[in-house]
Amino acid sequence: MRLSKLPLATLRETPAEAEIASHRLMLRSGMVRRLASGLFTWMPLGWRVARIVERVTRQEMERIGAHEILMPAVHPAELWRESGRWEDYGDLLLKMRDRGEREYCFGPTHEEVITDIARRELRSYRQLPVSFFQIQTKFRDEIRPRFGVMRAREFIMKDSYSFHLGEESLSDIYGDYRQAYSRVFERLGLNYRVVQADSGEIGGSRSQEFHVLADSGEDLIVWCEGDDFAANLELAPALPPEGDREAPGDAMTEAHTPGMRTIRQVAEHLDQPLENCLKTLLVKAEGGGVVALVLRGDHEVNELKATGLPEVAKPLALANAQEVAQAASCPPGFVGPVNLSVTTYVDHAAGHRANFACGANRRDKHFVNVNWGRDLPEPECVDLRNAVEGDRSPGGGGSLQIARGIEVGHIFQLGDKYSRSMNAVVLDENGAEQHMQMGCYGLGVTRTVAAAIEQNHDERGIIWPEAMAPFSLVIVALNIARDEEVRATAEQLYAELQSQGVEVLFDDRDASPGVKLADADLIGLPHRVVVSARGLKQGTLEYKHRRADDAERLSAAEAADLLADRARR
RNA sequence: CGGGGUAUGGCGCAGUCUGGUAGCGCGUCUGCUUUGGGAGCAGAAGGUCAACGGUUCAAAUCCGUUUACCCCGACCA
Repeated sequence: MRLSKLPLATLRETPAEAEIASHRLMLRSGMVRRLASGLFTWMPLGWRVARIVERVTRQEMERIGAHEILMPAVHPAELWRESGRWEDYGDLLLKMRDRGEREYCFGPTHEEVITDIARRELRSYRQLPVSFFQIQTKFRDEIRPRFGVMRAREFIMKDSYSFHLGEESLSDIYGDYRQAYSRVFERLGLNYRVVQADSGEIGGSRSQEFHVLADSGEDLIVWCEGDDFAANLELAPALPPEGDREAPGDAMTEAHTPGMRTIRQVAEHLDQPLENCLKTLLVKAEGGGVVALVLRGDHEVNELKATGLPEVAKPLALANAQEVAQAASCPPGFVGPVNLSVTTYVDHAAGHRANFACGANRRDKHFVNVNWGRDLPEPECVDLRNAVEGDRSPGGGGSLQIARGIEVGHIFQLGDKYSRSMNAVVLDENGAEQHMQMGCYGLGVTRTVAAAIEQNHDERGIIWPEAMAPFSLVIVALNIARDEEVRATAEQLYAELQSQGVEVLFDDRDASPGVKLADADLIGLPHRVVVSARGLKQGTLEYKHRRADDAERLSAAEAADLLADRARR
């Protein structure tokens, strides 16, 4: 591709709307343009990358025997009413009417449509297992689209659905998908992790997420190098501390802590380490009242774990000031487990503390030197907190690491949730009707493009992994308009590399060297070769990998073959 | 949906408080010069100042209404 023929507008300045690196760089390098909130046009350069992700994904789907189909983007309301999700899916579902006032939605996902296909087409267990996939535009009316294409309302997703007689078959195919997804991200050259995940609203028994590691990721993921444990933070168990609790020391006394409402203020004021100050959160209970959750001051409550406890209301909500006053007869900030007459759950780590500080259930007062079993009853300990870096791994292989990740794939064992609500059955070998087991598997194509940039960039621009780059090599011809030798050499190199199967971007624009070099860094192709009068005098071209600090000189005569070897993919 | 902010040429911004001929940088076009890290000079095109309504001799500027977009939060296969 000749850059002079590509209507590419790179921006020197970043549009004001862009916050994170991938969004900024995608706008600056001309990969995408925004149409409206959460809606983007994919320009030639960006679309080439999206197509690469599609291609790799399609190949891996075909390798595990999934069949590609294309379902409608617009779905009739009846189907969604049948599954119950016309209401349950909420405002994320974009609803519309046609001229006949019939109701439709723009598909945010396709369980309903595929289950309808399956119940019509599949009659016998002999046709199972079978799996279908499509690569298609989805629309979810997100409350707050952000981060460019990372959380757009309209986006491209590869979604797959599998159908089975029996859970064993589902489990087998689920394993195939897990491998196929791993291969996709492996081939794309991304640093990723597969983690246990919450199956959430969609239901089902088992699910895993694929995360591309990046500091800007919205999710926290936890894993251990020494074993195969890996999970989304919301699911990661926090094990009880090892060893015996310290022995009680001095008697419990009351301390004056005027106006200290945060645990940090209290710890500082009492000159205690944060982990020795226990915080007591009062949260709303199912059907009124409150429940107390006690954690170490340096630990965070885990919503999924907390709402899993009996009595605790879902979603997790802190009690208001009035409810706090009623339960503990003090303002928020001074609540403690001593003589507290509501149901109290204590996190394992908090239950392991001795001689700790906590709220005294009186305004401006905290207790110090408090001990379980002495000043208050032995606690009922449960796992309540988010795991933290360095915790023991549940897999037993060492300590946990934590990193931020961007969710680019999610695979589920759905079971019979949809086949039951929509009555999708086949006849088994005894001629009896059975609800099919289902799996569903999503991979965010456009989000993967953004995640790749998020993981691979520097202050100058994008650094594409070899496999994802829109072109693998750029020829930067300096002063091409004035120097015949440069033009001839560059043209010849361009032709040779193309004939050797390299995807080449040829910067043949009549622009200044600074502009061309800056654009090359911004666009971020892995291989760059500079053709200049200066080099040609010595019979050399200059080669540089986007990740390398320094350039190397290649003999002009041998350059084409050498570069073709490096850049062919 | 709650809170905060913004809207002026393709992009980034000033001008608004204190009403009086709409400006700067980048980009674009033409010409000449220049050419290894976003060149120089000369010239040019391009804006109903988000929309609607009001006040005024006069509104980008003051008042009102609306819309769009962004940020934080809640939300989120």
